[in-house]
Amino acid sequence: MKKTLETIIKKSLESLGIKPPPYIEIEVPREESFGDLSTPLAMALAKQLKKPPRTIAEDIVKNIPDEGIFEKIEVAGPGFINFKFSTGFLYSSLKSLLEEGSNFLREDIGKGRKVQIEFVSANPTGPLHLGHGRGAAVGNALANLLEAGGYTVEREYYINDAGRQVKLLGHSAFARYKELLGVEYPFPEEGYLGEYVKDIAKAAIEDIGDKYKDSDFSEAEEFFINFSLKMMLSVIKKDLSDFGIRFDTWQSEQELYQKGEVQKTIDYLKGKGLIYESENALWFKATEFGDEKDRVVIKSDGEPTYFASDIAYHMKKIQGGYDELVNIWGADHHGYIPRLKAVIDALGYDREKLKVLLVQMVSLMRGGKPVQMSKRAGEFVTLKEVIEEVGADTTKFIFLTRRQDSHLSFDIEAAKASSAENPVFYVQYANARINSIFAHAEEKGIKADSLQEADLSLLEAEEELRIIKKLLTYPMIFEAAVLNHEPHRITFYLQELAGIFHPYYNKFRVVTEDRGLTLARLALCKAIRTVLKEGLGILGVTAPERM
RNA sequence: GCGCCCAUAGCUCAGUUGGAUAGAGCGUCGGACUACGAAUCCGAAAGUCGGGGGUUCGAAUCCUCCUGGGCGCGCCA
Repeated sequence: MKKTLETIIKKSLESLGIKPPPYIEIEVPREESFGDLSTPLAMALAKQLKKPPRTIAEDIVKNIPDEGIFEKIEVAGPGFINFKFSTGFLYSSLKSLLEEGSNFLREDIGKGRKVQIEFVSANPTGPLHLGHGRGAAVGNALANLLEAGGYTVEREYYINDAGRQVKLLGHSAFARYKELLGVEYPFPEEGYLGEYVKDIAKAAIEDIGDKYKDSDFSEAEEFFINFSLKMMLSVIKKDLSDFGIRFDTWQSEQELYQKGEVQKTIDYLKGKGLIYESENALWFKATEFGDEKDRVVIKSDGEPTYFASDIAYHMKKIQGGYDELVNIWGADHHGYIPRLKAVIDALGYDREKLKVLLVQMVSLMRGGKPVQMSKRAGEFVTLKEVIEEVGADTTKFIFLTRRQDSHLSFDIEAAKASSAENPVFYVQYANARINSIFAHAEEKGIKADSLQEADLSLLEAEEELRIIKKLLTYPMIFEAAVLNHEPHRITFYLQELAGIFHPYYNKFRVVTEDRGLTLARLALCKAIRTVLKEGLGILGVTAPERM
């Protein structure tokens, strides 16, 4: 719908000798009386052409040939051009939608460009919590979205399996191990206090018995670190797969060290004179690339910082031949962006290649009251618990019903309610309802494959035309969602679509004695279902046949 | 102290890269099941878009200051 209009407007501009701007703004006007689509183009051109906007608008309208696409074209207000499509155009578009399915709804924006999306990447030192879940839902939906938009997408999880934190995890597990075996042993300072560490210790006993009962940590270190890591990773992978999230690649930080990539990258920057020594440490000249201060890569004790491996990691990413790199981070890491962008710059690449999407914090509520979480005491609500209590679909949907950069308050009680308080069900129910209409139609002897002969022009009711138009605006929403990397736009669209389908269902009967009308309405239902399924698929939310 | 993000109906949030008279859901109040699923529908009430100033044909949207909240500012990750 939008594309058709865009082409027509461009042609009109060209025939007027006006060079069409690269982006022609076309929107669905707020008021239905303003038409189906509208453009403020004439107002935007007014300054450049030094003519009143309404005159420009009139000229553009005059140059649009009558090909039966529009019922009405009007110049309104300060210079809007409002287009109302003919029913003929709507029916033939609906027919295309029915025939082409997803192909009609998607647009090849990416043209095969390669995008890597790195998300979740939680430290393997504990189970995923709700905040990770939000990142997972957003990253997954974005990946689906870009894939549908013609990009080649790789989903990556970066595992911070090197350094002090994993050592601390191993040490904590070792302490619990000793404790379970009845040996007195001091718990490491700032160690991990969660229950899951005891589970690791128990599993360790099952695996190796009391082999390290009387050992020092130094003797058992390698085993406990590796054992804990392995176990935490499998827990994380399980949680993610229960949440319906998959990854293509799992990049290990340790591996970057083992393969010498960290050293190589530091050497490379050294060669460029961007690393210097001071106070026995090695520093990266981040300030040369817009960061607030220079950053340490090798500490004075000779140990690399987390930043060091991150440099190597992003070097590797950027040399991986991607056209775009997306990192999805919790908003608490925002201070990290400038130094990473500085790295990209320093490595000689375009810093715009790296796009960091910040996902805001999630505050957990229960019945309107905040649930306190204390990471220090090892008490936090895990993603797993929430999924078990409210379900994966609902959890994902709620995460995708907000812009990612706005704070989210997640109320478990509200999420559990299987009522209209829960927008997922509203959308899923529309799909399930359509399925049962088809089941009913089949009982009456109307087969779905006879829909091709449906005469769509029988869809004359105002509500039906409104639904058709809504369906035809899906590609616009989709395009905007892809370009802005904002999956939540799909979520809102789906709620709106369900929001006009349900009233329609209540007011009109699809399956009646009138076979022609029945076929036409079934075809409309089928189109609605196609769009619902397409959208839910992008969100990573299921579309159950029955609920 | 410096930096980033946020502030829209009682609550949770949208607002289409600056567009027309600011929207939805929940909640509240009142209604609808002997025909395709009531996880639904119909109706009603509800706003100084945090505040001031600026940019322009036009601002919830951009700039600036202020207020309030979140987060970050380590040779931690």
